[in-house]
Amino acid sequence: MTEEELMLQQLFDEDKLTDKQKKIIVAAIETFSEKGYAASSTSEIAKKAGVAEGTIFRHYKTKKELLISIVAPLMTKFIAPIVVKDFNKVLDREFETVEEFLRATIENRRDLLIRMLPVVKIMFQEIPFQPELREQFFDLIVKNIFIRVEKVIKGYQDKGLLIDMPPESIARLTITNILGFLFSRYILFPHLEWDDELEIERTIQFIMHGVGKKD
Amino acid sequence: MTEEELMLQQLFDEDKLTDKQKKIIVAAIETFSEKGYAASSTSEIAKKAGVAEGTIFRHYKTKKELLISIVAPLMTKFIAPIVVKDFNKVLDREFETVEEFLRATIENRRDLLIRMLPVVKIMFQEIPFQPELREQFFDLIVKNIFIRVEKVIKGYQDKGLLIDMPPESIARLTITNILGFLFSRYILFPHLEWDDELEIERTIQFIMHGVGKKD
DNA sequence: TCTAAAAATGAGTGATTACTCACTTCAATT
DNA sequence: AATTGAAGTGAGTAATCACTCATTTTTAGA
Repeated sequence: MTEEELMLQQLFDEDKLTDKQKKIIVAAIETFSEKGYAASSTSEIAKKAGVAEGTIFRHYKTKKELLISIVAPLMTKFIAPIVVKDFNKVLDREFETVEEFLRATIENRRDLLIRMLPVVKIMFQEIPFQPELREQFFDLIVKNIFIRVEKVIKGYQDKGLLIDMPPESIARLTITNILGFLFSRYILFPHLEWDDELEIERTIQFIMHGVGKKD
Repeated sequence: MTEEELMLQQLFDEDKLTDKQKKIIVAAIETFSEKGYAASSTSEIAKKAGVAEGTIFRHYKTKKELLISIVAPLMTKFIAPIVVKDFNKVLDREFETVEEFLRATIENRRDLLIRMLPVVKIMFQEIPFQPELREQFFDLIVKNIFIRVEKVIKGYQDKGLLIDMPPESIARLTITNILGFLFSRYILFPHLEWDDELEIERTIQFIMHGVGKKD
């Protein structure tokens, strides 16, 4: 929770927020993540934040605006760095093998994903019900990721390291496997004992077998 | 919707339910699926079912009992057939290749999955918040599926058709890919244009490359 | 056709909901 | 020290919530 707060401070200190405003955001994330958006009451969030309920509505016209104001900037500020930074880094570094590229991508951002899990959970919970979020998610993340991932894939295809399947399918299948692992691991069955390193390694191997070219 | 009702009648006709009880269940599924459990009101469900609100509470003590009574039997009666029937069928028929097995499994049950989508959506929405459902889901489905899938996998491994990765990992990765496709296709981005047959074929190919042994 | 149990009703319950607003406190500038 | 605008407050509001219960309607066996 302490690391997450640091993360949140970094995320929100551009606009100068008061202590109470930050507490509201932290409390809202915690509550939305635990109970879901609809089952969370503004009075509970206010209580948890140590703030009067009216204070919430001074800064956010509605409860939904509170939700959006949490999720939307995190989509641009948290997900975008994953896409842009890492993939630019990758494009700069030019890994020699796809395995290295996958391992770097997954491991590099796994801890961050774990720390941001409450927010990610909110995102996936609410996207099916909030059209605004769905559109934002699609425009900001899906399109961007796919465009960039496809470029990377084409690069490796040109080097003869990946099979000739259309890049968008390779992208979909690769992302499916990475997210599928994280989803099972941290959202569906977090109570099971997992050997993370081993499962990541197997996921990479599986992807590589699936789309890599044999020597 | 008509086919779904037939399906529901089959599912629930063991207990003799009145017309109104069936209408309540259908309306509850529709509402829960559209808005989520917490955002659905019993008055709305009653209205949609053409029934007095009191009638709901004659048959279900609480709103949560209504949810459980919908999801729980469907976990045993809908998911179990997929596992038991198809996999027994598979064990009886003994497909010669894993591809045929995968294709049969996916295509055979895809239409059913699509028709049951509202319920599946409810399941995945509420499992993170309802411990009862999560435990049931795990005991009834995950354990069962994995035990049976692992048997099938071992069979194919003995025949030299699958690589030597531990069966539970092959099971996890295979299921991840199938569910990952269905999740992207029908829950996250149903509004996109999809070439279903093509994507299924690619998913199968991907799985096969990932875990199949080369001739 | 009569009767008794089951099914269905809908007005009514207190609790909780998101949200408002008149008011107070705080912080910064002059 | 006075002023001012923003931040914060919390009692209050109408609406809605899940749920109850006395009553009526329907169903089914004798």
